[in-house]
Amino acid sequence: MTMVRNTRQRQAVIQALRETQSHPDAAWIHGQVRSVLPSISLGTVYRTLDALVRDGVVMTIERAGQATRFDYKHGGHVHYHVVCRQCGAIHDVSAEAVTLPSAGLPAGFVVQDVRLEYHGLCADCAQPEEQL
Amino acid sequence: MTMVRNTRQRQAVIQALRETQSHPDAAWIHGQVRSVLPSISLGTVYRTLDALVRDGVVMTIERAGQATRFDYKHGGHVHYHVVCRQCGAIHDVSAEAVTLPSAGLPAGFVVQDVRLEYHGLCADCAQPEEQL
DNA sequence: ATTGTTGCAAAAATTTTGCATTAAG
DNA sequence: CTTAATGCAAAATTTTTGCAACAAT
Repeated sequence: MTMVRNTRQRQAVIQALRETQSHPDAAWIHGQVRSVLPSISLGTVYRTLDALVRDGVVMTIERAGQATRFDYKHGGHVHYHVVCRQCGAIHDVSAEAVTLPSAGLPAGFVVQDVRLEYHGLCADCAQPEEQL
Repeated sequence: MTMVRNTRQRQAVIQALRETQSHPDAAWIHGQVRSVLPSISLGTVYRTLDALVRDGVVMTIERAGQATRFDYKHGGHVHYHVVCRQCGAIHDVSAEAVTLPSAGLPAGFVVQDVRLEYHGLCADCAQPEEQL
């Protein structure tokens, strides 16, 4: 019987995620946690984050060539993401009004996570090219 | 005035994408295109795919640590993706019934691409652990 | 002619992994 | 005690880039 151990590393990673409003990447989390556990390794941060994602308490925003961003599901609140392709800024969008189709999925597929992402340019990055 | 040149490399990459029903990665596309243009480099495939994504004619499914998968928008048909976390299989889901919220986005954000992804386990990978 | 593209190869970056050691339960 | 989890460092992968040569317009 496999049991998850409540290590200090795990606690610290979870706390770091809980404390931030941003959507940090593994390196940022590592930096934060280091102030509490100076010897924690980046590998452990990655392994812990993987576990949290599998447990469904953390969401990810994944972009090729960019570090994965992690997002703690505060209170299990369902929400989606707005991602700026230029600067990488990520904003949350509450999911109140969204009704996603549950039909049309392949037979037998077990949904573990639904992601709705709007990719584009944030207000700052979209501003018309000032006269160059 | 920047103009896109219709190179043979670009044509070949587009054709490879059009011909497949799968959601190939850059390496697969490179392999395909090589049968027509033996000397095309993987770098060029990546650059071409980037351009096609920017042009909005190709969608991507991006996963950390996994090669990005590319999907040609045949006839501009809007659809979403079902992704198996285990085996990486990707299925399309038509978007007919979906009504996505256009409100709630940050002011001034310019949406270029909307992604709806269902992540989980496909029927094969989800089958209950046979008695081990 | 111009200059956007290519091929090559090296580099950058992110994420994963093997293994001996540590520590949670 | 047991064995899941850690730290370290190396490895594996994917993606990006600099630059001289090439080719589309």
